[in-house]
Amino acid sequence: MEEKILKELRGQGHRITAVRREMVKMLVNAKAPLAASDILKVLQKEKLKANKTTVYRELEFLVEQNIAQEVEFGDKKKRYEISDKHHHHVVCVECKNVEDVDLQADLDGVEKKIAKQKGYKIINHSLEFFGLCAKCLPRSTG
Amino acid sequence: MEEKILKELRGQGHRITAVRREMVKMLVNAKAPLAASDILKVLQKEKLKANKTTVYRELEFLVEQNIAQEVEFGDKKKRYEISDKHHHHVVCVECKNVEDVDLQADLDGVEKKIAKQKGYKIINHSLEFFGLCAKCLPRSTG
DNA sequence: TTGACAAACGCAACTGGGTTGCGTTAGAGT
DNA sequence: ACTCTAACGCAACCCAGTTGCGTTTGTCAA
Repeated sequence: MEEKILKELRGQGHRITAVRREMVKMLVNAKAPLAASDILKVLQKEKLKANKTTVYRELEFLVEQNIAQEVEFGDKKKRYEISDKHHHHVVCVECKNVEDVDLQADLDGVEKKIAKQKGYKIINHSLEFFGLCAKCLPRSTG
Repeated sequence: MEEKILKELRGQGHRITAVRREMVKMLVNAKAPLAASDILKVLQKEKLKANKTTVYRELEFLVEQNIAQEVEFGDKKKRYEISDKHHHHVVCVECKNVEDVDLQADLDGVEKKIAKQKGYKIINHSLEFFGLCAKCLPRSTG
């Protein structure tokens, strides 16, 4: 997956730099969407010590190339994940654990309904669920 | 609506100040969710010239009191609306116009499904649609 | 009506995510 | 190896939101 992405980028005339390679790798292997700050922290450790400007610009680039996509968890930092298939998330408000759920089938009808009722052409949407995971639920009040 | 809210707050021992009254009024009458900056701007004009700290603190208070609720449109500023009934939004990416849609019925089943599949207790969710409204659609490329 | 208490306020300084301008470095084709 | 420019690093900046602390002002009870 990682090599395929890099190869395709190179085929389109883009350069494969150390930071780019590492960021694509991180995103491919991430089990939850990553914020710029997460990426920066790891890059520091990997002794790549990339500049934050570079990280933001690379994320912008990867979104333009449709390799990554933004996800909002409502905590004022944008997160990014590989955009192989659109899906949704369940976030535990306690431990911040994130799991994927695919509800596209459930939403197709909804989008059509809106298009018809409101005359909108829907381009995309954001759908995230917040709750308590099986581990945190027993520990919480209520 | 506005008076009912203020009365209830006073009943609970909270004070009715000029800023509070004005902000509740704005939220009640708003046709789309308001950002702190929107509120600040209007308050200045109303010669109340409230401080931004006050506005942020009042919004926090209103959310705690379950009078207002946060909405995220993914543009890095939080927006607020009266929380009389939970609903969802369609945002035009061109003119930023916002319309309400109520899809709670469509989501009830989905939340149950997640609870069962993942063991999560869902507390809330965010669902916003982005697209082109009937006015902007003809003007846009495609 | 006035005095007292604390909720609410204002100000200034700060935080943190994200951006901009500009000069420098280093992939990759020739 | 040479060159061109994509990608980079740095510093300064922007803006939404926060914090600490001293001041004001609703509200209630004397």
